[in-house]
Amino acid sequence: MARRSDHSHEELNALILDAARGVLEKEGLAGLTTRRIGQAIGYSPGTLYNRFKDLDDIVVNVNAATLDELYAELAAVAAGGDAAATLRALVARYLDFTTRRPKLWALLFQTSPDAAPRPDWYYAKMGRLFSLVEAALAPLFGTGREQERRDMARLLWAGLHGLCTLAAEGAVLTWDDVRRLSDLLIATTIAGLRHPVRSGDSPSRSPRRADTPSATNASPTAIQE
Amino acid sequence: MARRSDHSHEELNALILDAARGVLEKEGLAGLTTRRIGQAIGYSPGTLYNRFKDLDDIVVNVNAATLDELYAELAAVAAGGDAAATLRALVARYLDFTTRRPKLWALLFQTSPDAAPRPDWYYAKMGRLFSLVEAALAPLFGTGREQERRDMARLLWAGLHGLCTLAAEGAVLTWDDVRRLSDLLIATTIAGLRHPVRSGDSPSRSPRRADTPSATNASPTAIQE
DNA sequence: CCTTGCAATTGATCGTTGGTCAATATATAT
DNA sequence: ATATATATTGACCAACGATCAATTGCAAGG
Repeated sequence: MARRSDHSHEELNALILDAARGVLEKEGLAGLTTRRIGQAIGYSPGTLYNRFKDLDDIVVNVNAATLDELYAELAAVAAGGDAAATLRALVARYLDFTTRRPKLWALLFQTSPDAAPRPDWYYAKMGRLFSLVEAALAPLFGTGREQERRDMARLLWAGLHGLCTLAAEGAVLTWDDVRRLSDLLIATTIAGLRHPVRSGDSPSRSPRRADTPSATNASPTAIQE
Repeated sequence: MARRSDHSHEELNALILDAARGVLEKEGLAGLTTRRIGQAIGYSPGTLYNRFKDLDDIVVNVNAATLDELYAELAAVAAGGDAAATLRALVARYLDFTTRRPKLWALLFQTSPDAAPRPDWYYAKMGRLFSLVEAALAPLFGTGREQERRDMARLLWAGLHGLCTLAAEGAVLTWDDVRRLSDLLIATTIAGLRHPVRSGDSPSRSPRRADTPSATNASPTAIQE
């Protein structure tokens, strides 16, 4: 039995979260059990419920630490005057983070839609990341265009996020694809910003029509026989 | 005890997958149990393992059906000569699908990174969706630019995917944001395509510097005391 | 130093899960 | 009718999250 005064509340919180992080990095969410955490820190499983509401509460707090770490790394990227260079640096840092902490990064977005909503401060931590992209975009927008800048920041973030989740998903995109496409994302976005489309613009002068979509692949038998 | 000849293999497969779909749509992945499915179709839980390897195999096959349904809906979108209009129609159809089948759509992307890899035909079904976007982009690209077109299709898809997952995530983006930003995504991408950035372009003529990021929010206490 | 009272910790316990498998029931072939 | 093959069952196992009465350890009061 662990002595009562071995650790303060904060120390025990940190112990639990660190142990959870270790388990998650090694075995992923499936391997995260109360018994496993308790064993790692020399406490009984029941003790966890003394400090956290339930297992999901532990996950939320691990995610919070991950978000803090990610924010600190991205905020450290020097924001020069060149928006494109700053954006590329932010993306590179982000991708570096996903490869250095793949399991913890993935855990950030493994919430099911029927899960209980996260606390407000959690969403605040997520939203804080947008502000970094907004700041990087500042040179491209004059005053009075804060809404546009905000939208473009969220668009860039969503694009990068989509690329990474598709790569993490499996065989649809490789991480090399992500690196190449994220460069393309920045270039295309900045180019598009400089030449906004006025409504009524004709689409294209090319007379070529789309090939018929290659949807003739034989549908695989979805169920084993 | 259900009679042995009440249903053929295919019928039983369909029964199981339909029951699983029903449970998933009502209660999400957390409510999907072998006992629940078995009860819904009048079979014992053990019978499920006669037709599917395990519960994840059932999820994979439900996802396969979802991908087929999504593909059929998107393929039905008329591909006119106007790339922007076609893209907007595809996006509208996709967003409509996410609101009509939120749980099933979310299930497509709830795979954890340590999960067993899906079978090849599953990834093929995912990749097939890209071809629709590629076809819509055809008017914007001449011949000999298939790689660029392919990249741009994946970029657009990733952008939309990122927007939707962020909206499904919780309070970071609303679905109204997604509708507005997906329009912006298409407009900016097409505008960027028409005016590609040559390496060496100067970023911007605006002398404004980025505001210092608003990172002064007090960090909330992550752990209850 | 002893006692009292509070708080931290425990681990047995509950209900539930995914998955297995010998036993049983059923359909088909001879 | 008998035999063979197969579909189905449900008891069973290990493991899970969570609960809570019982136990232990600590610090303060006398």
